[in-house]
Amino acid sequence: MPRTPALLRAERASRAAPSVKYDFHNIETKWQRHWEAERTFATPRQVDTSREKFYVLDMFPYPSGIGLHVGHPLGYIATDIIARFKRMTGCNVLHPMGFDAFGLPAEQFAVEHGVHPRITTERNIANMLAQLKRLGLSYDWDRALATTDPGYVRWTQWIFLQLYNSFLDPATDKATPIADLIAELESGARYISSGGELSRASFEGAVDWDGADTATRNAALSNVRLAYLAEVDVNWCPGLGTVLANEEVTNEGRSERGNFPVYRRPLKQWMLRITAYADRLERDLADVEWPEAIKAMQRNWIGRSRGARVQFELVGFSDVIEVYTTRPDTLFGATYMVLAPEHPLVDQLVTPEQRDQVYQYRSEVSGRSERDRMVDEKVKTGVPTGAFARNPVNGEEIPVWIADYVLMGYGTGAIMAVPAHDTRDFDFATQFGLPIREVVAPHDDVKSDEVFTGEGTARNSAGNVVLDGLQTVDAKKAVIEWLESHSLGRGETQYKLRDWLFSRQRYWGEPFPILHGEDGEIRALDESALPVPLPEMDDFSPTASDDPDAPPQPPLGRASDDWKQVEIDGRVYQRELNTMPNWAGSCWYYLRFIDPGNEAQLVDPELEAYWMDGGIDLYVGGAEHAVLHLLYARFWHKALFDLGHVTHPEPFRRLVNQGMIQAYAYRNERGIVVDSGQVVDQDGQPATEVQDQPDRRYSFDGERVSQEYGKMGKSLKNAVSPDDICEEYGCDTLRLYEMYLGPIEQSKPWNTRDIIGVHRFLRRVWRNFVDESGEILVSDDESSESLLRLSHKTIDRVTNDINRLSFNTAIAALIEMNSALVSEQRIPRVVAETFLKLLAPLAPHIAEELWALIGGDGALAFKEWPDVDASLIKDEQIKIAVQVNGKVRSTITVDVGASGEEVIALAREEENVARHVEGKSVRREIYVPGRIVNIVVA
RNA sequence: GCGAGAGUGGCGGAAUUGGUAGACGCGCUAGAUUUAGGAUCUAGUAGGGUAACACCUGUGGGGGUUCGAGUCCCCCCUCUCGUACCA
Repeated sequence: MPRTPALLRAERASRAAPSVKYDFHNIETKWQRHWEAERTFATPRQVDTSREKFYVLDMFPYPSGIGLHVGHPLGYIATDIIARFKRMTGCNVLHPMGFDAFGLPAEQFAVEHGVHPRITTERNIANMLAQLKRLGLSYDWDRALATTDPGYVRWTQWIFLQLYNSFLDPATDKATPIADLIAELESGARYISSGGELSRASFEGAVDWDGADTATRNAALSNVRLAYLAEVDVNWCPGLGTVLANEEVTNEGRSERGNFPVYRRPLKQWMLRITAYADRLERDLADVEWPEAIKAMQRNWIGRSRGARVQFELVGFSDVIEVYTTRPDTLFGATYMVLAPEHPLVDQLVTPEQRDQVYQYRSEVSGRSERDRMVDEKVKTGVPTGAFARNPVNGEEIPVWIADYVLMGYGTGAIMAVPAHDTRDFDFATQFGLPIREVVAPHDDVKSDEVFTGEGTARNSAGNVVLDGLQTVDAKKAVIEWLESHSLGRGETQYKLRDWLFSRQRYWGEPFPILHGEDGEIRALDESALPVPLPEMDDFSPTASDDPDAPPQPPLGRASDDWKQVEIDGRVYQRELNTMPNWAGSCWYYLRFIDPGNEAQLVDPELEAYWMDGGIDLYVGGAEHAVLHLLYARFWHKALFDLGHVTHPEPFRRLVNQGMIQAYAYRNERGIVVDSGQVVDQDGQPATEVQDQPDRRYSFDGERVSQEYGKMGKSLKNAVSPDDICEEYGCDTLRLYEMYLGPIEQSKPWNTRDIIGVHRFLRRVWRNFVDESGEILVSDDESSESLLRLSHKTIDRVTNDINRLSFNTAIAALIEMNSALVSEQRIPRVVAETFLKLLAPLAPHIAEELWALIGGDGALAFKEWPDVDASLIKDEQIKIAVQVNGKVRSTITVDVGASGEEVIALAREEENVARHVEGKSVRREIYVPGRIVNIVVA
């Protein structure tokens, strides 16, 4: 009796307990030690550049003391699979990892425990390194770096100096050394206007360089430097004792970290002129393969809008009010104006009768937090100033109000209000009984109750310029032209993006390479003075308080004079006491990975040109950095590009955001989150084992708890440690499980219970290759045609799947192939080798071990990825729908390669069709060359 | 409001360009093995219907294009994320 697959399987299962089983612990430690000892995945500094490169990068982690949970490695596993796959396809792969090690938590921990942040940081890095290594990730650890390394800080400071010593030349739209500008100014070729804007053409209001004193010159240069010190309204967070960037403040007006209140306050701080790059940062988004959501967030944040500046003459004053509008075509519909309450003109133009009311309103508004203002958008507040302005297009006198719906921080802090075509103005006008005048008619005649804010045909435009009948686009052009020719305004592009506040009152950050002279002189250090080290101190704590008016006190102010004071050429300077934000280090780490040991240069230009050609090929990380790291890094990269230090204008060609791992969490009756690991159901089963059963009751320490669902992490106490999973199932299982969960970009639930599925797969793989007695079940016989066909179909599927990062389907393909192998007594060598190669990127340890056991040649990690034999994977038969007079009569199955005549002959045999086909001419028409084609009987 | 994405079994999810919907896994049901539990193996598992087939209905809802729609087009509903008085 022949042994059927089922019988064979039953036979195997019934034998005694296997003596040689899948011992993942030993296998995994063995190979991880081997890779480490052999430095298997180290990419040499010089590689054969005739080969294709692949730079695959993870967003490097902050080394926190808590350690990783299973959500963290999701992206790391994905990039590791790609890295391993690309090595096997013959690419030079750069796959580095490092640590973003400056920042608040290390400092806070240091303050609480009195340990130097350097020590806690090093400890945390060591812990995290061990956790990462346990996952069998094929990083080139030789290139590992921490942003806190003095050798790294040096180049972060160096880049800051590049920014400080550059300006954006409006003629070329490129960062250019400021020395070039100075040289040109000295030769009288150019001027800097008093407004700080640089122009070759317009000398209006210019400061004459020759006639200016040093302070004026420096101030003028400061107005164009990409890094500059300025007194601006900043986000001051007394609770943290530091200022924060706009991107670090929530829309509730609190700090992203710690949730302390943040106040707007004028302070003198270091700024980076990211606004100079607003246009390019937006435009170049078109050239990168990023998720649409992230691009949209960046576009939104940059907030480019096209419009016009318009001047309104104040009645009875010599001053003008300047407004910004995106709808200059509605100028005739402006029936009043609104200034932001804190607008500087308010004091001058307010009439004596209105003064009390205006000042009272002002103090009310400034006392109100941002949040209160957003309670109900429809309710608008404001008061008239008593002043009037003149509409430039028709000379009409319209009242000037102040209201808090106009923000000082955008545009000019003043608007012309067109209630007929702007919902906010409409709400305001309705509330205060101000006139509404329609000046744009919709294209269609549909009348709606809503304000018409769309584009249409201009009307009611009697005045100094006539727009009636023009479409919105043309009307805008006409108005701008008229305004410009009468010097009453000009077309302008506005951005929501503000310059980047770049200093922090912290200890654990990069010191600025900047000195302050007694007379207010700012002196940038020479490159040779880098790195500027952090001073040794005992007390690194920030000065926090509840008082919004408390002055910022950088911890470095308490450093000894040895550090604080620097003497150069007999003059004593004070060091800059602020430090850089932790974003600084992450802005360029991907460049340093290319050449981490270089002491002479940021990165070797030739190596940079090779590895950064077209940008980083794959960058994987969380979406939370959309308008922080990802925007800052692009800005630095563009500046470095302009200055010739990098060869491609965008750092990250392809970006993928991994989803979050979610899990159930439990809260007791007092609303306190309890540790999910300790929660049991009514039968005493651990909650982690019985999820998806909504009718269960859960308890913690005898107390009833309610179930909820959310992001895995510390705050919900539902973290699962990868160490535990590796211990119980092995890291190959963990890797497969995390990838098997679903698409990488999607958020998905963690269910410890489901892990067994992929673990069973690996055990079956093992048993297919290794007999219970330890015998290797691979034969040198030729493979059967069907097995060969299956293995090539699997190659095809897995290759495509990995290429499009669809790891879950790749695993499914391997599971299917493995199930087919069960029925083989011995797997033909050619099939066995193919299978292990396909498995290698996903579950590298078991694949490598089996490769060695079957006597495979060399290291599997660098074996050539198998090619598909296309002739083996074609369909053998296709279905054909036979259509008669436009209706499908039947479907027939024919062999691939059958001739048209054969197909028609077959069709004739089909009863349904035959009588229609008899005696008629038959036309063969193939609609879709897929698995089903049609023949049409005319 | 605006912007982006998503709705498929009890659950996670498959289905390159329109071509046998539900791959693969979990769970569940039955059986084998086992002192028992666990583990392992076998079969089944969208819903309705049937002794079993046949058959019918099915990818949030409603229309449309097509020989053929989860996939393409139009309208609507729901959910998630981001953003918010940006003139």
